[in-house]
Amino acid sequence: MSTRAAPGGTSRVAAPTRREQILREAARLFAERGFHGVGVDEIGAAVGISGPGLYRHFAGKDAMLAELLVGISERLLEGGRARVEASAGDPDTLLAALVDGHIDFALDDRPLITLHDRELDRLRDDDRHRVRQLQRQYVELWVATVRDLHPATPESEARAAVHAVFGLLNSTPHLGSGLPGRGATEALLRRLAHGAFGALGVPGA
Amino acid sequence: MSTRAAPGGTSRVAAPTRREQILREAARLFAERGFHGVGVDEIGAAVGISGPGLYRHFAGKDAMLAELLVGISERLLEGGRARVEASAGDPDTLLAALVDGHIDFALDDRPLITLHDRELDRLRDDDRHRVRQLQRQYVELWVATVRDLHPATPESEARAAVHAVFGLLNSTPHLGSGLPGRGATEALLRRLAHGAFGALGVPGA
DNA sequence: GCGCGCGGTTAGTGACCGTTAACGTCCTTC
DNA sequence: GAAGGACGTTAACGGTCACTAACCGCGCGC
Repeated sequence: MSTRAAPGGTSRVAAPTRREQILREAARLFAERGFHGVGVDEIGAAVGISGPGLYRHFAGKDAMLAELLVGISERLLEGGRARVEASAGDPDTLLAALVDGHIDFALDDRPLITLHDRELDRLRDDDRHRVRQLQRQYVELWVATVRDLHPATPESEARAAVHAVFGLLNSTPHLGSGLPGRGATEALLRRLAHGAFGALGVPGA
Repeated sequence: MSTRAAPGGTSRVAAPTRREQILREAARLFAERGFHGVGVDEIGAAVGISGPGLYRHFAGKDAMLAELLVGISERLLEGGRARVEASAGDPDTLLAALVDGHIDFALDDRPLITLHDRELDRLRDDDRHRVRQLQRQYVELWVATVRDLHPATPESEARAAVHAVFGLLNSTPHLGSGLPGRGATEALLRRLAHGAFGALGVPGA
């Protein structure tokens, strides 16, 4: 069958594989109702096949979640590393780039952002450790950058600040509707994040 | 039996009711593994009774979650309103008080904070609407204060900013260990939150 | 044109889980 | 000191759910 790659050669954005379709819908459903709250029949129905047909593509429900979480963590870290390379050592532009990248991610892949810190414990041990390790490395990228900018900040504090800003940036799923529009939201989040980090510089009361 | 009220008259902090014990453990377990991920037997075991004994205290598993979520929402709103009263109309001190109150809450009741935005959809319709309504009112308190301080900010933007700062303040559960210590964390979150809100004033690029 | 494997289907199975039933045991109270 | 209720227990039931079994059409390579 293949179903892959457009036949005519004009391989536009590439039609999504069945696997990709399934992952997409599974991510949405898991984010909406929680891993245990979604049945395989629902996931199947969301892509037009029914129930056990999913087992032609994945070993099980767990495998879908694992692939989602590992994938997202890898992409985040990869993106972060690319920005470190591109920053040529300037921590100011690097932090700005990291913030922008994370905002893009948060706005483009809302369900994944939600899953990322919510369903980690449902993974098999090895997958969970892998995801944790990737997450840790991503955080360390940020922590190093922040401490580069604010050398007086102790490490534990910098790490807490980074997690806090993640919480800030990842808050968009809670606003389902009523967002000020993509561009404005992007700008707003950017301003808020930089405002928060900026407060690290002035240890006032 | 009663089990309530210390016998000698020195009624210290008051021994927790069985109900309260259950709610406490249920909150912890729900936060750790998700509502559907926890069995009633586990909740029972956590308080030393087993399985169906819970039904002497609650109508069902849903009832526990409902009581937790409604309770937390009510306490948040109540605390917020009290601070509005106490602020005597000064938006600066009011915002500071709201931030401090929310930080206390986030640090004292981590499991509840987690549940609050994660398991809302598992509620029966009426309970869910009640919680949503309480949450909405709490948010509006903040939005009004923020707009009082930054009149140029459009409402949708102020609301998004408030949600974002909630995400920031509620990030502490993600730091399980490695927090800089209660006092330092409190101070850090306060600085970050005010830094973020402060950035609303300067709409620069 | 024939196998064959890919991607579906429906039916069934075993486990788990929330809830109820039936029963027992103290403590309290008159 | 008997009655009654608060608080547990274990056993069982019913439903749901992930997963497996058995079966099937169809497009492709040879």
